[in-house]
Amino acid sequence: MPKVTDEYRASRREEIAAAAMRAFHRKGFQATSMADIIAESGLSAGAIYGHFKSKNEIILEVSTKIIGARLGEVEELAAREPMPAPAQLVRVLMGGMLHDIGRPAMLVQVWGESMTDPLVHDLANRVMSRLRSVYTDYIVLWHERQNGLSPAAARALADEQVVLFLASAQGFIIQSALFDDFDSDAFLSSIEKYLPR
Amino acid sequence: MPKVTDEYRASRREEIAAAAMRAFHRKGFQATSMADIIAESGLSAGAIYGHFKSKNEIILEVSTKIIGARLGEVEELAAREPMPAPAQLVRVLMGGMLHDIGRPAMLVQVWGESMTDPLVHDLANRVMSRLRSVYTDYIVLWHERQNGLSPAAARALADEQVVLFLASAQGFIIQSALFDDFDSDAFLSSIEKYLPR
DNA sequence: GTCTATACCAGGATAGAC
DNA sequence: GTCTATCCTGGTATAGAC
Repeated sequence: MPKVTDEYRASRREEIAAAAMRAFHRKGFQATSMADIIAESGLSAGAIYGHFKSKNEIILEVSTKIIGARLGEVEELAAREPMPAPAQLVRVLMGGMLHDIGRPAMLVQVWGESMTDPLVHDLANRVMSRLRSVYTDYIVLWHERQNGLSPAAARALADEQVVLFLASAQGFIIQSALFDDFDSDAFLSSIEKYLPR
Repeated sequence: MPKVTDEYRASRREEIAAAAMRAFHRKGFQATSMADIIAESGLSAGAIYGHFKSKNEIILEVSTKIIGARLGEVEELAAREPMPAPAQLVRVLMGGMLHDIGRPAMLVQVWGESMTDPLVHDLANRVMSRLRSVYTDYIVLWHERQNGLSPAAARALADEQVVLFLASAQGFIIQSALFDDFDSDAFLSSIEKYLPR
């Protein structure tokens, strides 16, 4: 008996999350009000709050989906032969974000919110830590395969370098958000030219 | 007759801005409410709104002061002999922000806010553009002096590289905000090790 | 110019009927 | 489970007396 109900609940959550994602796509996380999500979903406030405890819980659900997609992409690239250089991952990550949430710049809102909201901070921290971990593994693999380093040496180098690659992705996002004349291609080719190989 | 009054007004504005800076130092720009600024200044709402049109105008005033200090520092370094490598500027910039506003991470709030508030966007855009311009000039000088490049070649290189240095500063800020275990020294030495010279 | 008191708004969340 | 209507909070800005 709980079976049908559980499935129903799950699909309802899914439906709401999808509507929220569309709304976020348009206006960003913070600027999207519950009213927007309600309108987009075609449901009512009561219905939504029956499935999600708060707006933050919706953001959490959607974010988890999005970051999951990114991590999958990175793993897919690690399996490719030859594997793209670590600097190339920035391009892939940004492309994926672009596809999922319109403008990667919208992440800046989440980061900003994480300054004051402990729950959002926790989410952002976990997401970024996970990305760092996956990215580090990728760099390790790269140095082993491409530069013939020992696992230990590769790991040490990767730990040191990963912050730079993360900073590049973060810089891309900030600059695309702030500079009206941001040149995405120029940025990416500069990254690929100057970051370690 | 307007003379005394103008001076009075200016010093009042100054006083309010200083109080606001102290409040911002504690809680960040967004999380600081007008009530906080009012309490910190020891004045009243009416008094403050007699000198500033809005909270955003206060933020603008304070931000302008802070960025002005940073730009001054960069120019000071450009005059030094021998001049520090461009990557070192990241350290200086972050140190200065730390001194002025406590945690550089607070800037993330401004960037986040700039996504939805056109006025803040405009401010952030101008500030970051100005920083980019000063930073570019610094790199040009560096390449001319240190690497013996022609002005034209130095300029071309600087335009290409400046986004990386900016990204490093931005990455520093984001990562210090998001990672509970952020290692400031490790980050800075990685920057100085791998970014172009 | 400055104060107190308050209007006013946005937005998240809930109550209670169905 | 879902709807409508509404409450409530936090926060900016203003009105009007002094």
